Amino acid sequence: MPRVVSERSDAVTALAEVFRTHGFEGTSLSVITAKTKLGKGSLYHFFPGGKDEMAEAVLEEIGRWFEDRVFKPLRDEPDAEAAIEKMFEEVDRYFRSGRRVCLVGAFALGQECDRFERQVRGYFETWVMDLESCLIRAGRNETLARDLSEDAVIGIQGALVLARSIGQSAVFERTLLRLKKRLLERDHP
Amino acid sequence: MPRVVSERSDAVTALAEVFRTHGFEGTSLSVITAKTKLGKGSLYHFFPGGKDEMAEAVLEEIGRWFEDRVFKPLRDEPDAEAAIEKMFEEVDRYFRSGRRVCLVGAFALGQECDRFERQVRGYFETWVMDLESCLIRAGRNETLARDLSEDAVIGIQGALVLARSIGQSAVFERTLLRLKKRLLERDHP
DNA sequence: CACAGTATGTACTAATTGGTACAATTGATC
DNA sequence: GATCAATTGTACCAATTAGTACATACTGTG
Repeated sequence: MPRVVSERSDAVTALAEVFRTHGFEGTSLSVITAKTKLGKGSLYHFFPGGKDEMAEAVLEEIGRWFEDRVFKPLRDEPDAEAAIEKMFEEVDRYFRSGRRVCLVGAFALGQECDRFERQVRGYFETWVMDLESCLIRAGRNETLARDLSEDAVIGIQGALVLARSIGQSAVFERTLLRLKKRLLERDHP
Repeated sequence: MPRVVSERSDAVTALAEVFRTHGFEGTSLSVITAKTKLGKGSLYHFFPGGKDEMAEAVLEEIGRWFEDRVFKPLRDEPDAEAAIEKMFEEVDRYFRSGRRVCLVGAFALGQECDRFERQVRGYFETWVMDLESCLIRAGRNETLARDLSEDAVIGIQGALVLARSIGQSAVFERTLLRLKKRLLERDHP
């Protein structure tokens, strides 16, 4: 009876979208099978650990994506300011101008924060640290760099909350611009 | 067999804490009865509409709390800067220095955003608007006031996300200070 | 084409879900 | 102390939950 043969990685991508729109607790297996077109057979074959393992796989994929497109450039790109510009571009595209939610942020606000503590903490800690190192590379003094990087990550997460609430992607775009300006402003202590 | 007679308002307070720690979807009736010490009888007597009505009541209570302690002072307090100081004090206390989550913010990131759209949108819109009017009253020009108020509410919400993730209330406190300074800075365009 | 292992749908649990019905108990008021 | 509405525990319901078992079908390798 099996019709199409899928791959685990496709499943992870689909699962990410499901978790993002329904939340962890709101994502029942029936929702998953409906949205991913995968039967229980495939699901438990790919993820014997059930929902927990699915969420872990999703978080891992998200972590890899940000590592490749955002964190690593922040650390390695010789032109520090270009890396920051790139970060904002990638963030804007990834979150679809605020119409898409940050799953890690959503997990952070729920009890998932405990269950997936390692991944959630890792995501935000490396983001702040890598941005900080980039700012130092761009010539900022250390304490200011720490403050600015924390402020930027906080701003992005907060903007996602507010953009969803007020329902305008304008809020998100406006905030990204404001944050970018603050990070790249060279003529200020 | 009923032992103690409770009031609806007590139930709402208990429910708020349950929703905050378990999320809307994660809050099952069994969790509610366990944490609130209220049987199904009382629960459905107070909230015939079930979980939805409970959440609405909680959101209403939160809205009232912020209206009284934060929004109204922002609008009415003659000393605009004092109102802003008070806002940060109340916010810090309410969110227990970042150890407590903003239920409205958490709802905003989930599908509850659609179900309770009115309340979620109302909470954030009035917060931003009232803070904006307060800043104008404090002498800021209109466009800057709009930007600053949006930035502050975003910063608070983002700080809650990050504080939970990294697990330090220090992040929250530091952010509140930074935001307050930004709002009260008089010597800048 | 045969074979192996990987996928997959179906049927089945046992437990939990939100919700209803109702009789019993409470506490304030007369 | 009788009365009555407000409150509450218990028993119950149908639906859904996560998860298991397994026989069957697909697919790449030889």
